[in-house]
Amino acid sequence: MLTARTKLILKYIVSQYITDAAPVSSQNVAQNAGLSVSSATVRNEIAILEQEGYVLRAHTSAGCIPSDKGYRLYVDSLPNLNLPVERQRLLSHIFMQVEKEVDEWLKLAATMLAEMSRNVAVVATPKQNDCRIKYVELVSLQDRLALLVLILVGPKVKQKLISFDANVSQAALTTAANKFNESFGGITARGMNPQLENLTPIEKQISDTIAQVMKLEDEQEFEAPYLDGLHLILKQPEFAGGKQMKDLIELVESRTLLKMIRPEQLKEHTVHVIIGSENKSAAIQNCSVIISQYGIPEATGTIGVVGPTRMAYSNTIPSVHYLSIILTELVGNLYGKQARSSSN
Amino acid sequence: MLTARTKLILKYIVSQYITDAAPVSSQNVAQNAGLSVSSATVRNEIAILEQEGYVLRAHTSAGCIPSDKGYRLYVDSLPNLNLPVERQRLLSHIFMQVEKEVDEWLKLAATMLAEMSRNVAVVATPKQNDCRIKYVELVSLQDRLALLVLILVGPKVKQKLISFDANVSQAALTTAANKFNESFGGITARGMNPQLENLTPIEKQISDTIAQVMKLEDEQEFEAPYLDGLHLILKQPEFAGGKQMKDLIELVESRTLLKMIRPEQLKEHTVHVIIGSENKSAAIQNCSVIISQYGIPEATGTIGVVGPTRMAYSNTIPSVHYLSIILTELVGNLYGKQARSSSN
DNA sequence: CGTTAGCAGTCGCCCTGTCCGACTGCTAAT
DNA sequence: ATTAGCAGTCGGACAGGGCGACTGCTAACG
Repeated sequence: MLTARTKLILKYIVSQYITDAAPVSSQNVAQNAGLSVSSATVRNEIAILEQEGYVLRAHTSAGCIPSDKGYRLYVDSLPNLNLPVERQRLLSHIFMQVEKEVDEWLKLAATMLAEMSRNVAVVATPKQNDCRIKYVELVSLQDRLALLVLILVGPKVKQKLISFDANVSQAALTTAANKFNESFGGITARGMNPQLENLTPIEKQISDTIAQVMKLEDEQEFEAPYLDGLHLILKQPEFAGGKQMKDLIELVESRTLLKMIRPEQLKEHTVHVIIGSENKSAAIQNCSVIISQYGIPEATGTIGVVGPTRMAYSNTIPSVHYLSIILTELVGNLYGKQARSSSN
Repeated sequence: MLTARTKLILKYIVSQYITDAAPVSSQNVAQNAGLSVSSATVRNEIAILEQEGYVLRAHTSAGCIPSDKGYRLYVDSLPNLNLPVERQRLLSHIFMQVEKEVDEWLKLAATMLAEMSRNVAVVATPKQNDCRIKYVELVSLQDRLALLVLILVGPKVKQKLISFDANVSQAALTTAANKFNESFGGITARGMNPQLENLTPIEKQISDTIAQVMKLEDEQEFEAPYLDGLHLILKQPEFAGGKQMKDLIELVESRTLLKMIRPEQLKEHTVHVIIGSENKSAAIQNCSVIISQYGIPEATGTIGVVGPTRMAYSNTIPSVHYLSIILTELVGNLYGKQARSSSN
């Protein structure tokens, strides 16, 4: 076990390395860490830290840099910080002013989070467990072409073109839509099948399409998440060499970023920090991820930050946390009564 | 004016530089360009090319690289190439198989184009001049919260939440929607105002929201375009140094890419090539853009490729062209019009 | 026993000089 | 007009040396 002073030195080293991105020397610690000892004493302590694997040295005569294990201790010993109140007010205010639209909220959250953390922010759409139909609308576009608009509980709107083999009038489409709306209200994909009786071939084709859209919606694990701040992270010195940058961008573009960074299970409404080699994906093993769930049990999304292990944890963790609270509130309001009345 | 042989040498230099990304020496030209002369003769010719500004030299004793002017002559002298027929068939086939959904087509087009050109592909949504209402739908979510679904001619579906000051029943919403559908069919944003008579305050609020959505839709010049291939372009040696990469990514993330690369006017259904310094935006002055319009007069979109000036023009131009034809056809079908087949 | 000062040793960085290879520019011959 | 040949130029790779920063160690100190 480390002594209190040793831990203090480690914490200073981590915070110093976070701001400077340069190896920390014993002199630096002795002079600025606030403990009145000489650099020689600090060196003795650092020797222990190195032995225990909390810090690394690039070579014999260089300052030390924190290891993942060092970051971990640093993060775990961080007090439970909150965003400054005026910051919170400002954020809430901005969210009030934006258009009332889920996508707008998420995009805004990504932009704000990227701006605050100076790193890549990722915000994934709230995902329902089993999507339920709220309303079906059918609009004729041409003789044999119609637009299906599916309003799901949430609310989420899906659209799809349907082309028929024969002419189908708007009247017929309206009739079909009414029929569906009578029997399909609040129904899930699985619940649809038993309802399909006495359908005309046209209606059969439509209901098949509806089922298909819903199946797709249920199956897809993630929609393309909102992403912002690539330009910020590229300014970090660790991405100066092309390799790391390319790895990250490839990951981002492959649209599997979220799958790669999300831990097996996120406990509700706590902020998780995954440091360097704790990551599953090799491409971001020198990155850290700060991530949290938001939303309500019926519809939960994910919000997080990806950046170099040398990131400003003490600022970023509260930012992620507070934004997850805001989004939870906004999404909760959407479901509001709806969620309660249909959940039993 | 350049002699035929000088032009031949220039073309060889350009094509060679495109494949190798390395300065081309006079020996290289003498041996491989297919004209049986010595390197000394070639040097004389290259001296002319350099004097006229078609090629540049990094320093006295180095091979030469094409200037923007050289690329321009090369591109202009390219024969009107078409994609190989089997390639065309393959592409068309893939587009037939994908989901019938405009967004899916565009995303697919971006991915295919990025893959074929090994560069960044950009596909912008077809933009209507003045959007027209096709159908209005209002769904109650909670006592005071409703979802407005606006189906525009095109078809495009817009959604927006409306929160009222008092309870509003689904029945009242349905009545309002019916009212709007009777008078608003095919109407533009400007055409709405005269129709607004005898409205309840609730209906007034709804119609205001509709007008607002349509105004926004008309005003926004570009939606976020589909983009793919960043990971490909980053493999190009010209982006090895961080600076250029950062510039490009910043441009991409700022969502002004399209505005920056699109020339003042695109003639319908011709492929435009903008080389290096011909670009408006300084951030891509060492990039070339190959871009074309697609769609029909009522709804035109943009499809293009951004890459280093040293890009494979002879492959990429036909790719952009053929994809623009496919998209034109698909969009045309949606509007129920015969797509104008482009003449080439 | 913890702490400290001092000194030797190590290593990266930067600057310099040198050599080598690649290519051009020029000139004189064909 | 074309060519061969030669001198000149430039960048890249490499090695050596000085410099600065920092550590590791040891012996002395309270």
